Amino acid sequence: MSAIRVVLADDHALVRAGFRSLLQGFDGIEVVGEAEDGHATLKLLKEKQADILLLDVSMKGLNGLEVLGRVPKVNPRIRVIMLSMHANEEYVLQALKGGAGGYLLKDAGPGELELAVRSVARGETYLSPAVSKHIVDDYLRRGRANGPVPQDKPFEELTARQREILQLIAEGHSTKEIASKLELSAKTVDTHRTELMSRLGIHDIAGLVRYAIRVGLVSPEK
Amino acid sequence: MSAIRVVLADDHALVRAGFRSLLQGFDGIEVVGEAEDGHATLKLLKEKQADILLLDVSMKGLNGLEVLGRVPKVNPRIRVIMLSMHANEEYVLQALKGGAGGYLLKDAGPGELELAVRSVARGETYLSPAVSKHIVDDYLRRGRANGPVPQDKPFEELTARQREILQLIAEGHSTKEIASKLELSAKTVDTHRTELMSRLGIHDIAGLVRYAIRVGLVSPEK
DNA sequence: GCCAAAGTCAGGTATTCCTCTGATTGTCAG
DNA sequence: CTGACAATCAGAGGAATACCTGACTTTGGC
Repeated sequence: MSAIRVVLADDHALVRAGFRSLLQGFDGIEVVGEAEDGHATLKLLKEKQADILLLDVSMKGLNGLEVLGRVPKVNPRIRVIMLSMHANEEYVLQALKGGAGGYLLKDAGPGELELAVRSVARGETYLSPAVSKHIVDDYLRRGRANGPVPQDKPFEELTARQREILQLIAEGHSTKEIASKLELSAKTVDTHRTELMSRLGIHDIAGLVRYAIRVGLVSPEK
Repeated sequence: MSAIRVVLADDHALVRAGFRSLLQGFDGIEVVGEAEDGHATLKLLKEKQADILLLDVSMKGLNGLEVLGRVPKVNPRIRVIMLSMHANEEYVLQALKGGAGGYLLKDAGPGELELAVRSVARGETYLSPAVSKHIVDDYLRRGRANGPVPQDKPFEELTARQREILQLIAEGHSTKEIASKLELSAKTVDTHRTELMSRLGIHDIAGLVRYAIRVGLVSPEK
């Protein structure tokens, strides 16, 4: 597994040096660049293929939140961890709305930094404990959720007909229903299902449904 | 500063032993008791003056969430960190509603455990990164679409056993497999499936899978 | 101690799923 | 022209499902 490539953005050289020193002590994490203001950060991201951007919210010039908004245009693959002095609720919410993958307080310990970088690199979301409280409060205020919404994955080689039938299966229709809807024999639908199952290596309805949701063919909502 | 006094509650002795070993390696953290089921946990809390309860969500008898609800009556000063195998969205919500101070996945590293205990002891809220993601996703979903979706029949209407079986069904296991996994008769699993289908008003596997994904009981990925 | 709910099991019936082994037609690339 | 593949259909058989009735035990709450 290749190393996690990190870019540091903070306007205090000493702070950057400290982070660099800490990060270099972690296996599989590599600091590939430093920037001291917002414009320099974006410029740096164009040059380096980074995985993670550690971004201070309060920088002169373009501030952290403004930089955050422009990062996807430069490289949508980069995940951003915001760095902040305080668990300021408004900043946290702005950052998360802006697509930040993490929000780390500067008084965090080294272990927390490592955890945050590794988690966010995996696509998870890291929040410092003092920050979580705000989010949780808000979460509870708003009530419950529906399931997580996964993203696109490479599509297997199914024929159009097979995809069509897979979708109907995942929507909960029986073979008979599908046959009548498509004006086919039930046997034909049967054959298509068998064939697509064989191609996907999935041999039960539950697996088909999860697959169909993964690739965006249907949504859990219906 | 006196040590943080921790009580462990998990129905697997080996898991407890592992946690105990880890916790004893941390300065200023002391394990003052272990319990293997819900009732024993509550009894233990009456006897020991603990600060933190590390509580497994899935225990036989009284499960973790039920224990959580009763902890304040025994000792309102205790802060609870829930332990779970999965970032099950529904459980997380229940736990946070129940006043849990943290939600920690069992695949967390030692550093994460230490961080969680210390944070929650300070009155903060700790969430494993994989859990934060759900909460943040939910926050964002709610933030933009304020016409909330058609409500499912409440999750609470299922018994623990029914949820367990629903999860296994949605993961793709057959009745036979579930029966052998849970050491039950196939007929019993059959009955549970029928009953939970009736309660949810869903009468096919595909619908169950989509429902289970909506409420976070399983993920499309596995 | 009573009652309701949960959890356990069984028999039976009907339906649907899943696989297998076939088959015919049409299309499209080599 | 000739495979290769997609799409259509069928018979047959075993597995799994969906639903019904009914019964027993345990547990927790009042």
